[in-house]
Amino acid sequence: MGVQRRTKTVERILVAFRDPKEALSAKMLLCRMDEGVNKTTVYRLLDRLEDDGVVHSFSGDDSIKYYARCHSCSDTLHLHSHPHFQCVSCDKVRCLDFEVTLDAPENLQVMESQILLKGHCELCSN
Amino acid sequence: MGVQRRTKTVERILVAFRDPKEALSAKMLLCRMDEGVNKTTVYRLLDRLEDDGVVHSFSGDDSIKYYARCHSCSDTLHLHSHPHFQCVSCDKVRCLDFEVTLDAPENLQVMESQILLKGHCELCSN
DNA sequence: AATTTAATGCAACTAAGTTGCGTTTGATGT
DNA sequence: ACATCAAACGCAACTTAGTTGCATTAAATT
Ligand SMILES: [Zn+2]
Ligand SMILES: [Zn+2]
Ligand SMILES: [Zn+2]
Ligand SMILES: [Zn+2]
Repeated sequence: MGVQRRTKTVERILVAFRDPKEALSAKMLLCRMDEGVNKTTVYRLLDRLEDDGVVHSFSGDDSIKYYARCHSCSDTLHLHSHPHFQCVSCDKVRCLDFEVTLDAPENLQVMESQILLKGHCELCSN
Repeated sequence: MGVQRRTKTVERILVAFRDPKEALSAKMLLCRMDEGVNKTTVYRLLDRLEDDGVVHSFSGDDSIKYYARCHSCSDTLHLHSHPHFQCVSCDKVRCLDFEVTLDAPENLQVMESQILLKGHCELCSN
């Protein structure tokens, strides 16, 4: 079950996710809120917010779980087939805008696809 | 630097990778070779074999690192833009054959793309 | 204000992967 | 066949992401 109560920590996490494209790991969130938030709470809230369709998650190239805001998801329907980008230089991760459709082999029943691009972001290109 | 000596453990790992499409985690490899191989050795060999272009790696949806054999890679040139598939039912992971080209935004300098499809494999579809 | 239960903090834990170091072993030369 | 040397190995200890159990705190509702 998702978030039931508007606690201070929920508010603070939502503030941390104000950039609609930026993806954050639990550790990044903890750093960003430093004073007095427990890591267990952050992990649990991220789970609940994902249940509610407020954020979605994916695994980065570093095998760390990243979260970003959802835009057209609810607790009943999740739909985010957009790719993500991870900068190898500044380590920033974010959602990309374009949708991707892949034609997988017919014998596979594909439920979800995760696409992660790695490279240098516009700020780190030079 | 890569593998320099044809040790027994190297041979055994290569045997474990005999299926050209199957992807394995370090743990899976350890289970498959059970008697008397140390996990540190497996992790180190996988690193070295990847350096040599013998295997490539990617992060599964479970945030575990998977390895599979390379087909047209050397220690100087690595090229594998093919997608991978992870079965949510039997947990098998493997390389898919088709290549994917994505048109990423121009301001991003993309170096690599990882595409992971999740779903039911042909054996688990019913 | 009293009650109820979601949410929190803490400590202890699991699991993937890494590091340092002393020992073993494969390759090379004599 | 033997000596030598570094690659490869095993082990223990460590790091880090994420989880779990439980007692305490604090929203929401009456
Ligand atoms: Zn960058
Ligand atoms: Zn996204
Ligand atoms: Zn399957
Ligand atoms: Zn592959």
